[in-house]
Amino acid sequence: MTKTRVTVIDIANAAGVSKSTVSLVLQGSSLVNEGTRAKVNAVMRELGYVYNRGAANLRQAGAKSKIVGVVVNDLTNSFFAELAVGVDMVVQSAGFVQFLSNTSESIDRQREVVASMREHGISGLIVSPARATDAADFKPLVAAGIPVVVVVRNLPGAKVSSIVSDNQAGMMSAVKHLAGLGHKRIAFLGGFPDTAVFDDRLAGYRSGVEAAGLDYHEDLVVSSPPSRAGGVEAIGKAIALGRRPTAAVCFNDAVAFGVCDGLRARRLEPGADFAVVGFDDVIEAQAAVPALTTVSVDPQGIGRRGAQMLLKQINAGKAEAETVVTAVRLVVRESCGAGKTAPARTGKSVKIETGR
Amino acid sequence: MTKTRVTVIDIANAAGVSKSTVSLVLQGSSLVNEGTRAKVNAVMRELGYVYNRGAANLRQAGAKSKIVGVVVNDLTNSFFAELAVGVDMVVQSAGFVQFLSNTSESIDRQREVVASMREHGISGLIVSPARATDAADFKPLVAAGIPVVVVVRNLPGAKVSSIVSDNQAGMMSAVKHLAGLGHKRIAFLGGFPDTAVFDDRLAGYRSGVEAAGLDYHEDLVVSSPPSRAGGVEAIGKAIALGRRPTAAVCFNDAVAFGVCDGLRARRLEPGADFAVVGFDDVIEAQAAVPALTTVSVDPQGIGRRGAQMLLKQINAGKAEAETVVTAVRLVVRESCGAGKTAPARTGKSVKIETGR
DNA sequence: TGACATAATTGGAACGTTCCAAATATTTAT
DNA sequence: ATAAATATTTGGAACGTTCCAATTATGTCA
Repeated sequence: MTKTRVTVIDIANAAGVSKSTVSLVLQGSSLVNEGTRAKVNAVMRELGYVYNRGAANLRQAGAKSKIVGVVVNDLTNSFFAELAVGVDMVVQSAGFVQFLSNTSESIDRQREVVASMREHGISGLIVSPARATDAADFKPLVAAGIPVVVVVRNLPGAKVSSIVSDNQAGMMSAVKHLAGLGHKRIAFLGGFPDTAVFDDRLAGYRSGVEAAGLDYHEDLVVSSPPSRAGGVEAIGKAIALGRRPTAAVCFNDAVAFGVCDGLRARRLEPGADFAVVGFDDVIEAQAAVPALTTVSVDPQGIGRRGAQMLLKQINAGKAEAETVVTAVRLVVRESCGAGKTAPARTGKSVKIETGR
Repeated sequence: MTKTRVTVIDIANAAGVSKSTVSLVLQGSSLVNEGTRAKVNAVMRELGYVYNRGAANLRQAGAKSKIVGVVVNDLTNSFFAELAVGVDMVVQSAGFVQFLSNTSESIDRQREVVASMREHGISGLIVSPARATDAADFKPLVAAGIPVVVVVRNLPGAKVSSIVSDNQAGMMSAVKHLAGLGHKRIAFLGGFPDTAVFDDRLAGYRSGVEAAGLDYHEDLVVSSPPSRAGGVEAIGKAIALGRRPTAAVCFNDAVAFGVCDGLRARRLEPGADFAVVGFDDVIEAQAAVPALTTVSVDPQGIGRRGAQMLLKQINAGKAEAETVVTAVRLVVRESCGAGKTAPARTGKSVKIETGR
C-alpha cells in the first residue's frame, strides 16, 4: 500500500522546521516554542506519523527499549496467567510492552526465547524459571546490564532479584488452623522433595506442627508428584499408615484435589471425614465441591510487584539484587471442615505479614 | 558493566574479514566459504555477540520484524490463555516473538497497546477485539501493510481476516444430542441478544430443534448476561414456564454452571433431573460435579490456526482477507444425563466438519 | 598461458532516529 | 542602540545492520 513510511523528515518539511526540532517535540522537550510544537503535532497527526522506536533505540545505545520480557513455564495454568496479567498492568501503564513467552518447562525453549528477547533488545526480564534452570543461565544478561527478576521459584546461586511467596508462613498457618480445629495427626502430602519450594513448605509445616505442641513424625510427610494424580497416590499411602492422620496440608491445590478424589474413592468425604488444605488458591479452588481451603498467594500481586521491581531497576540503571517474600493468606472454605463461608473469594482470611 | 556492545564490526576485525562477510554469515548466505563461516561463528561465540534486530530491521525497511502482536481481552480467562499459548507455539517455532497484551475489554487500552505495538514495528497482529471495537479501528494497520487476524469475535465491516469457531454447528449438535436422549422441550439459556455470537448460536439452536422434528418456541429462549449469575437467572425464568423444559443448551459454560446452581437451589440435580449442556469447554468443565457436557472449541487450536494464517500473510507480503470457521465438537460428560464417561477430556465426541 | 567464468569478499551508502555543538532569534539590561 | 543573556532552532555525525555494485581470488577450458 503506502510505499514509504512517514518519517521525521517528512514531518519537518511539511511543518517547515528541521528534523531536530521534530525530534525535540517527540521527546517533549521544553526547549521548543509552544507554537511550533503545536504545528508539528498537527502535521504529525495529519500525515499519520508513527514513531519508529527501533531507530530511536539504535541511537540511544540500548538504554531504553520500552520492552520487558516475561517468560513463564505454563500460561495455561491460571496461576501464571494471572501473574502475567499483573505484570502487564504495571508495565503497560509505564509505557512498556511485554514480550510474553511460554516454555512448557523446557529449558531449551527457555534459552531460545530468552536469546530471542535479547536480540530484540528487552530492557529487563521477568522469569519464572523452568525446572532445571541453571543459576548461571542469566549471567550474560546481568553482565550486559539487563536486570532480571526471578519470580515464583527462586534460583539459589544467581545474583538476580527474586520474589517468591512466603511458603513457610503459609504452610505454618495452614497447620495451625487445622490444629486449632482439634486435629492431632496432620499429614504433609505431595511435592518433589528436591525442590526449594518443597523445602520451604515442609519447613513451614514442621514449625506449624511444633508451634501447635504436636510431635513431628516423619512418616506423616509423603511426597509425590505435585499433580492431581500425585495427590491420589499420596493420600493412599497416608491412609495406610498405622495411626492414620485426620487432616492434611497439601503441597499445592492440584495435589489437594487429588487427595479429595482419593478420599472419595475410599468413601470418605473431604471436609466432613478428613480435612484437607491446599496451597495456591487457583481459581478452581472456590468453585470445587467442597470448596477448597487453601493458602492464597495472589499471583497477580506477585506479577505487579515483580514488574515494579524490574522497572525500578531499569530506571535506576543499576540492578541491586534484591529479594522479597510476599505475604500470603489462608482462605478458609469448606474442605477443612470449618464450615461453609458465604462470600466467594473471601471468608475468614488470615493475613500473614512478611519481613523485608 | 560491559561498556560497549559487541558489534558486527568487532566480529569482522577479530575474524579478519569484512563486516559484509559477517553479515552474510548472519543471514546464512550460501555465498560464504565454509571455512570463513566457521571462523566467524567461532568468533561470535567467543565474543558473546548478540544480534541487534532493531538495527537490522531499520535497514530492511519494515519488511520483517519477527514480532507479532497479540491482544486479548481477558488473559485471566483460561480460554484466552490457551489461545495465547497456541499462538505462541507456532509463532515461536517460526522464529518470531509475541507481544502479548491484555485489554480487559477496554477499548482505550486496546488502542493504546495497538499503537504501542505499531511503534515497535510488529509485522502482524492477532486480536480478539474488545467489546465496542469499531471495524475502522484497524484500518490504519492494514493500510500500512500490516496483516491483522481477528479471532473469536468477528468484526463485521472490517476488511481483515478472521477466525471464529463454528457456533452454529456446535449448538446444533448439542440440541440434536439432547433430542436423541429423548428430550422434547429444550431451552436456550443465556447470552446477550445483540451480539453476533449470540445470533449464530441461536441460529444453530433453531436448526437443531427443527432438524430433530421439534417445534421452535420463542419462550424457550431466555437471554441473560453470559455469566454464572446470568445462568441462575435464566434457569429461574425457564422453570417458571408453563410447560417447563427438561433440558437446556447454554450460551457458554459460565451460564451452564449458573444453571446448575439454580437447579440445585430448587432441589433438582443437574444431569439426573434436568439436562444441561454448555459451550466452550473451559478447563473447569471436566472437573466440575457433575462434569459438564459442552461444546469444545479448542482455543489453542484457534490460536495456532490464527497464527499460521497471520504468518502466511506476513510472508506473502500481501494480505488477502480470509475467513475461517473452525470445527467444534460436542464433548459428552455427565451434565446431560447421558451417563459417566471414563477418560477425562475425551468421552464420546462428535467432530463437526467445517466448510471453508 | 590467456581468457573467461565462477566463487568469495568487500567498501560505502542507506535505514530513521537522537545527540551534540553551533547558529540564529529574541529579550533584557544598560 | 548595543552588549549580554536567554530562548529557540539547526545541520551533521553517530547507532548497527543490510544492500548494492564492485572487486579480488579461484577454477576451467582451450
